[in-house]
Amino acid sequence: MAKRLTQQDIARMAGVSQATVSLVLNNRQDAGVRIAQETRARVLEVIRRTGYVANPIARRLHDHRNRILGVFTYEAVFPSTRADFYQPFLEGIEEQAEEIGCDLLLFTSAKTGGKRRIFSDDSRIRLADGCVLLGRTLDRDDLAQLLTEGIPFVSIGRRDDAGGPVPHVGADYRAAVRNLVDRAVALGHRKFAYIGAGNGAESSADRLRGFREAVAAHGVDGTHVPFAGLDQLRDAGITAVLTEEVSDGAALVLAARGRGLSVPGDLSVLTLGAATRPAPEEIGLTGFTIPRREMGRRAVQALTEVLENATTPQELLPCEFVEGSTLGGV
Amino acid sequence: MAKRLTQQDIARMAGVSQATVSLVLNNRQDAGVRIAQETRARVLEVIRRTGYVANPIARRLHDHRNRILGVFTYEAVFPSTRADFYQPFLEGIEEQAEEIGCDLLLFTSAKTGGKRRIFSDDSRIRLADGCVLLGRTLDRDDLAQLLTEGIPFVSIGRRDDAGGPVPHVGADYRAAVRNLVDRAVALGHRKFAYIGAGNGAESSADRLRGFREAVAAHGVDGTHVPFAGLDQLRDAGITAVLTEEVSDGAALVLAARGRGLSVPGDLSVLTLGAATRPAPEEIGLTGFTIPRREMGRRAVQALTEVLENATTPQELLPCEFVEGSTLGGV
DNA sequence: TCAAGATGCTAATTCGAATTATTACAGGCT
DNA sequence: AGCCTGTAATAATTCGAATTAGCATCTTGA
Repeated sequence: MAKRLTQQDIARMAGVSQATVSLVLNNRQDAGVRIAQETRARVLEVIRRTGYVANPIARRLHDHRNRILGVFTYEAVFPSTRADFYQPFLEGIEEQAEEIGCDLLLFTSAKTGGKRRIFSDDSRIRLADGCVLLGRTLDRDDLAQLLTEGIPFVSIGRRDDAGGPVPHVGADYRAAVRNLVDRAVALGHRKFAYIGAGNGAESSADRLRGFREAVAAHGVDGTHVPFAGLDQLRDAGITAVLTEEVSDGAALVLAARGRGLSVPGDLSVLTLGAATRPAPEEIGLTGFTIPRREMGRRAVQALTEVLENATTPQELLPCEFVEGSTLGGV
Repeated sequence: MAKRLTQQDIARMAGVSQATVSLVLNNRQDAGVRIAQETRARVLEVIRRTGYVANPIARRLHDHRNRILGVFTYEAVFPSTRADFYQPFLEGIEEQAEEIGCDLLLFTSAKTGGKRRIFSDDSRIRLADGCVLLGRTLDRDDLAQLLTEGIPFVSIGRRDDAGGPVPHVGADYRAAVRNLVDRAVALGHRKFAYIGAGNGAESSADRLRGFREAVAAHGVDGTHVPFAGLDQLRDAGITAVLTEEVSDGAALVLAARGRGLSVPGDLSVLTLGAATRPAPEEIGLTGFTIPRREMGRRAVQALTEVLENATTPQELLPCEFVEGSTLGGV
């Protein structure tokens, strides 16, 4: 393998010192730094000819900034089983990274005992200027360590504090769920059920919280169950069901129609956008969409702010209501 | 943000030298390196107490490997319109990269006038230890420059020489197409047509070449046309059609059946696996599959060989025959 | 008792780039 | 000549860890 070129090599070729090459490369014009036009041109010509680029490792050892943004996921991002979930986020991330002229470093390597970890014995997280974290849940210890070590990062998805506020760009599930309940109440619904975990990941907790707030505000009846069969719901007199999982909502609609019930005539089904499993499209569930692509874009922008101003941005993007055909009047 | 501890700090605390800390940390026992048990324990205790971990950047500077593999595509990889094409390759790439402990650098920044280029005024291609190139076609000048500059890379897809042999991992389209013709001849077919560009990208040329070799070897009739209507084919007495594009094959089957013809009774349709446009799945075309995922894996392995032994690997992986239901006897 | 050998540790150097302090030199002025 | 002022470039240092050569000190054995 041809040895990688160094500034020393470039310097030799251009007949100058390594320091001069560095100064030309970084286009330094500050007071106290002067390079003759002719010399500058000569060095640039050698750089152009050789295609030299500074070794990011060495560069980063000395100061900061590689124009490399890291993307960390606990799982492989490409496998098609995960494609539906990661894809839109990554689209946004790539788009924005392209815009600000940064390359993306996908951390695929930091494994300990078969599982990906942010911090392993030889974590490369610091190779990047900063890092976007992607995944439904993030290890709290990892988050805490990121904070204490002062590694610039932004989480996609809201995160609770982990020994300090966690910079994030999330979706405003609370408002989105409240909006669904508001609409249903306006249509005459008075007895609601929320089906889903409602805990664990912040995204689940936020949805449930939005649900509870909304039913409380309207003074209507709302229960939460992890799972529920059709009979159970009917027996309880429930007229509107909200399911965390898209596929659960779809299954419910199919089950109801299979029994000769009308949706939304006899039962309204609303879904809360967490499509971790593929679901049939043709049902046209009423609910909301998660602005995944936009979240990816904003996360990169937020990371830029972190890097430039050492801030701790926290932002929730609005979800868009999806009309669908499974919400009706009572 | 608390300043990060260095080995120097640890050394001071333990009352030893920085070198000793490094030796203890790396558990060096080689000949010529001896650390007393007592000293070793003292250093380890300080390390444990402080939670010190070596700065990976500094560590990397020392050996000449960044453990970063580049992935270059002329287009964004994530957008869903391209997902079908890139996805399987990337799966394989990610998988193998994970295996050998390398991170992936996606070049999203190298744009000149809106288009991605490998070499721009400020090419970052050398950020990676080596690079995998992905795309149906690659700019020949870019390839030539990669070769002359001695940048370690592997192309996914066979490539003609570009001022020298181009390292690549491709699919053996020639053999795959020959195999299809062989099977058709065995079933009694004597008049063939090849529909598709048959030039431009190597992948197209290879298919056509395989076709020509096969018909020549069997002494049967084979014509090549970029496009052809059903009538044209029937008039010429053709009984077996090979289409480069999957969607062309599907269209042909539908057209034939629309006219009351039987496929494969009256006409056999074979497709050559280049699915650049989405095609209906339900037809069950006979043809072959391209081992995309495996190509991705092998490309990374090949790149490893390039990096370690400065070789120029060239490899064609076999395509797998797909039985389908559109090939029959005459 | 003293050379030979083992033991335990450290000084110094390296990696590649960025930065600061400093030198070298030309030209203008007294 | 002697002195100052710009200008242009370089030597030297820094970042943090890894490595190697080598310096003390302590044992042995004859």
